[in-house]
Amino acid sequence: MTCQITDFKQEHKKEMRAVQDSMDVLNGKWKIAIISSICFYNQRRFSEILNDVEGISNRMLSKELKELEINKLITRTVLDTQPVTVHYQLTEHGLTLKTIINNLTEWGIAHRKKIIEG
Amino acid sequence: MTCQITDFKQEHKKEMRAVQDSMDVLNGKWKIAIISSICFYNQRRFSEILNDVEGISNRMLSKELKELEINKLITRTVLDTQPVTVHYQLTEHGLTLKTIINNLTEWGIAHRKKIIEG
DNA sequence: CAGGATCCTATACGATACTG
DNA sequence: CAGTATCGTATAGGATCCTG
Repeated sequence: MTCQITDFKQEHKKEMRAVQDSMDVLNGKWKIAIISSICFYNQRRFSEILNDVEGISNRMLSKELKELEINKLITRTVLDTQPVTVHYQLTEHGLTLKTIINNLTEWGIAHRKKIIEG
Repeated sequence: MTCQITDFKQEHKKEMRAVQDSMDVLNGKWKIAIISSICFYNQRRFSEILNDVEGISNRMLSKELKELEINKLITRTVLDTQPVTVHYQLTEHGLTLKTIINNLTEWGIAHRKKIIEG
């Protein structure tokens, strides 16, 4: 025998946890922007991302990229050039964020309008 | 005369800015979770949100709610009860985040699986 | 109940300089 | 080029107590 109201609450608890799980991975000032940069260009180099993401320092970029790699959202490929070149790409799993990125892009534009127009 | 490559870059710059705009509004450890709480229940009281969002302090909840109100994502309604009751709801504009919330919920579940399974 | 005030700490982040 | 190391600051956030 199940309780409707209890099920309802349990469901929301699950949802709340899921949302927090997402945000734990995407936290910080730069994660989404970095992913976006790689996502928009499919493949991107360290210095290119550094340019795409306005205001980020190399220190932070380095740190965030590591975390994203640990979370299996991106891959890091060192090319045997002189000097070294490094490519970052989204993994298959990272690519599943594409929808969210696109939504955030659209929403950002809409929000800017909303705030400016008042 | 327009340059294809320049247009391409400009377009990405715009997208990058839009994404950052979104994240500026949704930054911090709790914003999305708070919005989710209100979103899932349509309408929610201070203490209820405090319970929904695991780990948040009343200080932060208060602060974040204010920012969300300033950004016109939620409305605050004081009910004339004893003691005072306050309802928070998403504005029409805030409701446009519903898609993103849902995506983040689904993604959070998928990500947890991915990380646990390895 | 819905917060505000105060105090405190951790850490996120920036700036700069350095290296293979 | 793609980072690492070091240092310093700001602020995000927690804990606790207080109030209309």
